[in-house]
Amino acid sequence: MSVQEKPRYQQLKELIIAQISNGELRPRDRVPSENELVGSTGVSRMTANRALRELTDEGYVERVAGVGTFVADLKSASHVLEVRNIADEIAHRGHTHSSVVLVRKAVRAAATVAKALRVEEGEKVFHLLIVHKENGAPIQHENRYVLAAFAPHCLEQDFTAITPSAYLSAISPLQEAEQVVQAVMPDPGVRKSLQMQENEPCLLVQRLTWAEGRPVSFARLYHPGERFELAGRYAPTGMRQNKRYSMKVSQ
Amino acid sequence: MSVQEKPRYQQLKELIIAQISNGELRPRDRVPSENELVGSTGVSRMTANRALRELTDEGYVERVAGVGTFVADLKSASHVLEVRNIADEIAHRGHTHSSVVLVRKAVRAAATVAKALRVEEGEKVFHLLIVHKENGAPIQHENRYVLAAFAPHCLEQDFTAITPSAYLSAISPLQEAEQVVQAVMPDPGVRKSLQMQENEPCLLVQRLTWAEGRPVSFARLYHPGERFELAGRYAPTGMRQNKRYSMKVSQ
DNA sequence: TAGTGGTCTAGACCACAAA
DNA sequence: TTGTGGTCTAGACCACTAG
Repeated sequence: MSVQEKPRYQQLKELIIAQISNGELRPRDRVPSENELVGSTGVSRMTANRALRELTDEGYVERVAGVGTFVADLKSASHVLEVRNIADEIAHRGHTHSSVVLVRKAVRAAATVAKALRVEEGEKVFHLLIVHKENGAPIQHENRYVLAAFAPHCLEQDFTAITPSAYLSAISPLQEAEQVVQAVMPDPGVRKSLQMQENEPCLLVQRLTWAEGRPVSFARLYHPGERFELAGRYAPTGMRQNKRYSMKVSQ
Repeated sequence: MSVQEKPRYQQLKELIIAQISNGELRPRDRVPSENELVGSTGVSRMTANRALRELTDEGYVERVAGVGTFVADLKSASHVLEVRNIADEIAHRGHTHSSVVLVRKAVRAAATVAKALRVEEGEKVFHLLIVHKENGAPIQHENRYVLAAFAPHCLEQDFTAITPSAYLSAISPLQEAEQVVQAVMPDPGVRKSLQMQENEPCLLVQRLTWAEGRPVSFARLYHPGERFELAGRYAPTGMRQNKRYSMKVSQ
């Protein structure tokens, strides 16, 4: 391999991606087998295997042992959004994050919270109510419940220094989450704390966070419709990791 | 390898993931090198390499040639949403998709459209205005502009049979997209076509679709706040592909 | 210089599917 | 039976980093 040349498996991948892209290879078409690639390109089988395996991981092709490799049905475009930790997002924009902790106390889970967290009513939970600000302007109203059994030291944290989301990640790194995004009208309390106009809608993110196989936290995150938007960029996971995400504030 | 045993590289991956998960390995900790894994587990170096390389792809570790492998900084939880083709989503729920095409004509790009598509004002574009229904109830108001040069036969399509999104994917399989989600109040026209109440907000998805390296379509997708939500589940790309996504309609 | 990751090879054995 | 993908090995060469 001469100087500065791309790896062979990468060249193979790009060759096949190009053929898919320009229509030479259509969905469900057969892609050359590993042995055929060995014969036609002179690479070893392990190298051909790596190229095809990575194309599989990236969704370009599908492989069936004993049968062959085929161009994947290009699933009708699906577009991705990523919701990140609010403080990170603000920092990433070079702005200043600050927050006001309105509520931080232990309570017994009411019916709705217990149902969301899938515990018995009356289970001990911590209730947090925090308003996050970007350069002083309120941008997120966080209403969160945390399973006390999961984060016993939760109330001792300084949530103006670390967001609950970051704190929970620190406790248990490998989390899962379910979330729902909706457009809603805020109730008066939310509207007031976000300094919103009458008749201005909220972008509401409801998130259930899982750790160690069970729900550990439920949060309702309200964002002012006028000042907040959720943005994402999606590319079909090409040769490079070419996904970028961002959350933006208009103005 | 006896019957039904997992591949060695997979066992290695799960071993290391477990150590990260339970705190034995903390972010920035050094992970055993390939040669150390060869010595301690008896696998070949290629097998150790595959395990560590896949852990890198999945974001668990970071590798620096000449230095070593280290547990990745677990980025404060980022949660993913995927927006799919509306017709697919409805079909996936077992419901019936139908649509009404209100506008389907060629126009000259006005200033805002030209700017979004990054073409000159006056460029020929196709304007589509379609209301999508789920079991007869309006669920999406699609206001789309398509670059005529990209999809010359666009106006000949029957968009009650194939959505514009699916049609564009069919023309050019490898697309990219940028999109922004907001909560907004609909203007009277949108409110009427979605049969919404006064004072009900919309979830607005604005999407710019790229193909062949340039923007080819710009769409504003309005959804009624009361009947529509965007849902997603995120798991840290574990051993299996364990991402699932869905879009749901409340009620 | 010794250790690291990045790549590549030329074999090998296996389970599986199709003819 | 032949070909497929799935895995694994035991070497190898390279560029890079650190002591």
